[in-house]
Amino acid sequence: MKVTVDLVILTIRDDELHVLLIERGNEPYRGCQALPGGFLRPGETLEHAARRELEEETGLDAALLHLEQLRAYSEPNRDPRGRVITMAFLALGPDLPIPQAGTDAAKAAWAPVSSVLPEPDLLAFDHLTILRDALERARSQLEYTTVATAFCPEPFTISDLRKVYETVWGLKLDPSNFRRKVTRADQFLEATGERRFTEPGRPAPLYRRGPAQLLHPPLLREGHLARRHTTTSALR
Amino acid sequence: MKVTVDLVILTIRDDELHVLLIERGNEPYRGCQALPGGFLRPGETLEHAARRELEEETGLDAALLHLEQLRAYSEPNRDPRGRVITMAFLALGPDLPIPQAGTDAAKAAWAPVSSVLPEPDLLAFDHLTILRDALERARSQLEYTTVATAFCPEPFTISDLRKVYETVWGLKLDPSNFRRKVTRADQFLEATGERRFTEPGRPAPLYRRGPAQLLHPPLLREGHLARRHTTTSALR
DNA sequence: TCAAAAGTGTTTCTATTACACCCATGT
DNA sequence: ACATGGGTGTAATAGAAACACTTTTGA
Repeated sequence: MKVTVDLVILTIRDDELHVLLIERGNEPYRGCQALPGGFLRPGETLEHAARRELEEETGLDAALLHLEQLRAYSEPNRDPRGRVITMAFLALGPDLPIPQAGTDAAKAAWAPVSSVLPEPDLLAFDHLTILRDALERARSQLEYTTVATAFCPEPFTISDLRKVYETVWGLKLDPSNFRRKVTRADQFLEATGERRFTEPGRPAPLYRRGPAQLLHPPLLREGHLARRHTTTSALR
Repeated sequence: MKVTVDLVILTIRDDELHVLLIERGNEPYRGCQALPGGFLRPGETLEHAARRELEEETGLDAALLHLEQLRAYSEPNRDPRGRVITMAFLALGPDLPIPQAGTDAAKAAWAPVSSVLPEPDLLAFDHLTILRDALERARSQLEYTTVATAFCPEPFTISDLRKVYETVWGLKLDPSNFRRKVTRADQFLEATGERRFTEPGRPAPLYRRGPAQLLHPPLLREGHLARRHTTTSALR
């Protein structure tokens, strides 16, 4: 039984969600776009393999990214080479430049999620399914956990953080209400005492991530829809 | 690389959370208690293996249980036989009798979770860790999804459902507020029109599971409100 | 008639939303 | 001065919590 790890690495560039894709150099799906990943090696955990592949294939420093298990995909025919099950990981990080040196990393690049999702045959294997599942996970993680800060290089402003939520959820949030919620949430943010001076406008205080992992109370999306007792289409 | 599935099968008996354990007949950990599980076979998905092992080892009908991936455990030394990674599943179901016939199912039995958790060496492998993770998952799943109904044989009353929440969360909930929340949640419950007549007390309407998978709004635990001791009429 | 369980009403409190308005800065 | 983004105040609304009270049944 062969086991691989695959990574959905998300970041935000130019106020748009991007996923890191590589161009496959080998069969099957040679020349096709795919999620970075590779085979699990004898002595390592899945998490270790995920970090190793991340660094090997993209040149990014895995320590800077939030990494968590997404789920396993085990359809018997998902890989034409034979039986391969894969553990998919979700990785979130700031907009880091992709080192273009090295053989493995040569073809790694950020792609806007909005340009990938509508293309049913762009991605190799079942990677489109994995990407969709990862996006849904990321969206709901933002509600209940503090992972949104993983998208922001430190230090960051509350506006930076708000743009993360707006980009991942695809909606606009009220700046003043957003500010109140995240500053009230316990241990979510730590003020650095510094401020960021941008050209026009009042300078914004800078923050670091706080130690909290869970958001209390949660930051629920849905707000801008008239939530009457409508039979909203079942997501399933 | 060997791959197994392990199942944390939870149910509620006598207002207490129970987990299904088997007694291992083979080395390693012979005679020890363990989660049901087994090796993934060539042509099947992880989900299929989980359902198959569930039926083989416990004799339960997998169709009656809610089943979902929990996470993978891949520490290189977690199994003394060599490299084995396991996909843990969380299964929730009503209090079903365990068929005691058959060789595999011979040693399967429900164990109260409260008697398993304090015993660091009762369970084989890393199964105690898996159980703890599964409990935390189950507790948070109750907040945001409709899986609580998986514990109730249909049809069930709102009191039945409330006891599920009380048991899994380990706290008392106000019956009237609970009732309002679950009946207001869209597509959570469907009235059957029937009622259940118990000896004393007003008959309770019976419900089926509705089609909703997600709870809107969520049913948050955290108000650790101990309810008052007696019913109101007892004081007069 | 009483105990027990179901169900309703109501008050209090807190979170969310929408939006008006003030603050601090660069040009 | 004024445009621009940061930040506070507040009224309307919705939900959560606590609990008194009413309803419906079996014994």
